[in-house]
Amino acid sequence: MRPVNFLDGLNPQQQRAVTAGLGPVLVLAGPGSGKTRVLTQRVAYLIGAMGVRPYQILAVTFTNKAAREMEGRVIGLLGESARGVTLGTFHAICARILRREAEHLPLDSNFVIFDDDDQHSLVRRAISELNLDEKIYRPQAIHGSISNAKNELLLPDEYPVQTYRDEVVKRVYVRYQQMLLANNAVDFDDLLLYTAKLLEENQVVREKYARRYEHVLVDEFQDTNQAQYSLLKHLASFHNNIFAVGDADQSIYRWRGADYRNVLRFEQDYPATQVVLLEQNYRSTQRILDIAMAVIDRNPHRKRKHLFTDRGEGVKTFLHQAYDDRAEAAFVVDTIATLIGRKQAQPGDFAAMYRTNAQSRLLEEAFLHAGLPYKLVGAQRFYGRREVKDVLAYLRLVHNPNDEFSLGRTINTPARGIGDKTLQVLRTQAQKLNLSPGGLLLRLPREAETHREAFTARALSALVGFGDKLSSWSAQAGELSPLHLLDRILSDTDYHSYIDDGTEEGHDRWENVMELRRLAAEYQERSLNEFLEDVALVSDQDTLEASANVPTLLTLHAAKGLEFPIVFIIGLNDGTLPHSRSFEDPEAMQEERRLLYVGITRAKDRLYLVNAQNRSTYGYGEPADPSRFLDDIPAELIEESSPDRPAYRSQPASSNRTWSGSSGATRWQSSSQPRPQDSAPIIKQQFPPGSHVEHSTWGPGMVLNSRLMDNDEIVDIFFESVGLKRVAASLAKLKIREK
DNA sequence: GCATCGGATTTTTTT
DNA sequence: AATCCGATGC
Repeated sequence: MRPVNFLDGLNPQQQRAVTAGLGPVLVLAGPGSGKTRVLTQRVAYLIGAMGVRPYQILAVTFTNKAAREMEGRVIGLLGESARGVTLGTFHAICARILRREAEHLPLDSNFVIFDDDDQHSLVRRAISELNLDEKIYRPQAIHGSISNAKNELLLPDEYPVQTYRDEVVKRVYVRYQQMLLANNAVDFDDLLLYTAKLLEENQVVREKYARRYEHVLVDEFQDTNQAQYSLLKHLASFHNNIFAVGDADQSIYRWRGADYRNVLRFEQDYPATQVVLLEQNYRSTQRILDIAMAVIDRNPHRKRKHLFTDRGEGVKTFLHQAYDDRAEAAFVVDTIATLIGRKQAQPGDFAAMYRTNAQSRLLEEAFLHAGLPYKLVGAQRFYGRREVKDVLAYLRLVHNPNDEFSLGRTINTPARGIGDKTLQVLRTQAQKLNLSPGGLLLRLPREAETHREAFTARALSALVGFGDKLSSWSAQAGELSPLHLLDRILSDTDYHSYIDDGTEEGHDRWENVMELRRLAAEYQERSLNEFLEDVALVSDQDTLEASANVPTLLTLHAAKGLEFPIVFIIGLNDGTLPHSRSFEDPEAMQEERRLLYVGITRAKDRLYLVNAQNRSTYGYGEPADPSRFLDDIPAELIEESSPDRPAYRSQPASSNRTWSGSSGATRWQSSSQPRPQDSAPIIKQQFPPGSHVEHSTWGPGMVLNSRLMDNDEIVDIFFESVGLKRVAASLAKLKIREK
């Protein structure tokens, strides 16, 4: 092992953290304080200076990408001999443990991890099986309750019942869990739940891992939930060397059970904890830090931190109020183009952040309109696309024929004459024979005669046809690489002609399939199992390649842990940020504030805070208030950019423009064309508040409110028949009813 | 069994 | 605006 100075370039606090002795260590790390660096150096220090074997180190990161980076850096410092650290997200690490320990579980080691959609449809099926009304018991909400229970390590029979709803949730939970097991499947929460329970209840297994992992390190500790916290405790229970890094102010996953109070609990549970505070910031200018502190200091019950930097004052933060959300997006794109045009920045320097995924659409349109490239993190994620899910479902089905959901997804995609009815019969038949539907399907080709009675001739031949294909794939799955299996499936199903229907969308879809194919190609040497697992556990950030020099669009949540020279935070309106769903709940409001804090502290040099005077929620635009958080920012830190007079409308795309040679970018800076509503309205109000109207389907009603917008009249009417409705006068056939 | 249409409903954040 | 669901017709 080559000699390395593990403390190179570290400040005293960082050094203390890296070289902390045995026992529990808690590093409270402000944003940009070099915590990733500390974590990496700590691992290197343990191996290189303390002689710990890599195999005996466990490091939990928030994303797979962070894990890969850490491994790369440690190996960069110490060379190949440093390989072998157990590195990954909680979910990935748990999946590995569970596969190894499957004998102690009600699962086969080749269990599948159900994604969001699978989980959702499973819950829906459980609800419908229990004859409950989906309208009243929303699958999403029920699933949320189940998920919370799992994060608190509550099994179905331990689910506390206080209300009738709890009773319902419990019944669904029981059924849901049965169904998962029947499919040899787990959901995301199960990975944590099963592992935590296993370590808790099985002393032999617990000691095996606890002895092995001499050192346990965790990043983003403030975002651990109960299950994760308990996991850590068990894993560190033998050596007690637990090294946790976190920042309570950056806790933004409360809604999925994360509890920043785990930071406080840590000090209680481990009284001997050495605490290290990292306050010096190496990322942002002082003015940006001052804004961040002004925002976060309003949260009660927190340890005040004083963030400082030697990067200098920097420029003031820009506050821009756009006319509406379209103009907001246009402002972002225009500003980016201008700065690039002036050679003050490169395209890859920019990020635009927002509260909800839906907000990305207008931004995308603005970029598209300008003909400029961008990259989007998350949203309709790659793995969420229909075509990608189809192909993965085929692979999953081959891997695990008991997976009913993959069967359901693939059996008639592309259409091969197997509808709901036939599938239903297949299910009942399978149940009679004590088989899974997939299991029966595999036998069907050989045993067709036996099942003549159950199916119609047409259905049977369709099923036999598919069963044939499936068993031939299964037979070859062992020999073929994931890539070749995928190719076989694509050609056997003629998937290309099914998905690529000649439209542009079809073409894009096929491109996505090809992208998946490229990913599979990286698994030549590895098993189908590994491919499927990695795919199931990728996070949004994992898919973010650093290479492309283009602006990044992402949610504030996805921005955690990242940094950009120039950051736009858009949608700074009450109702959006803070989100209206949080208004009622003070804890949730504090989290909204932390979310903004995370966003602000991503910026290195320049920060733009943007909001809109009007914002469209469902269909129509509505006036919106500026975010209350803006009130907390001292005026001297802000430079208000000119109010949004020109109606930003990016020029039509000048075809295939890219960021390279961006000198021309300023050309398409907004040429202002006043919007209709800037000049005199073209239409007149016809239905003033108080007027009585008649609607063709809803009958009589009274106008409560009416305003002119986008060349239309938007009217809120209270109907005797259906109550309050909002209609556009141009669409609804409204008549004034004389009194 | 499947495609199409219209209406209702939707939006918080994610491994 | 976009998706999802159920009803309808072929």
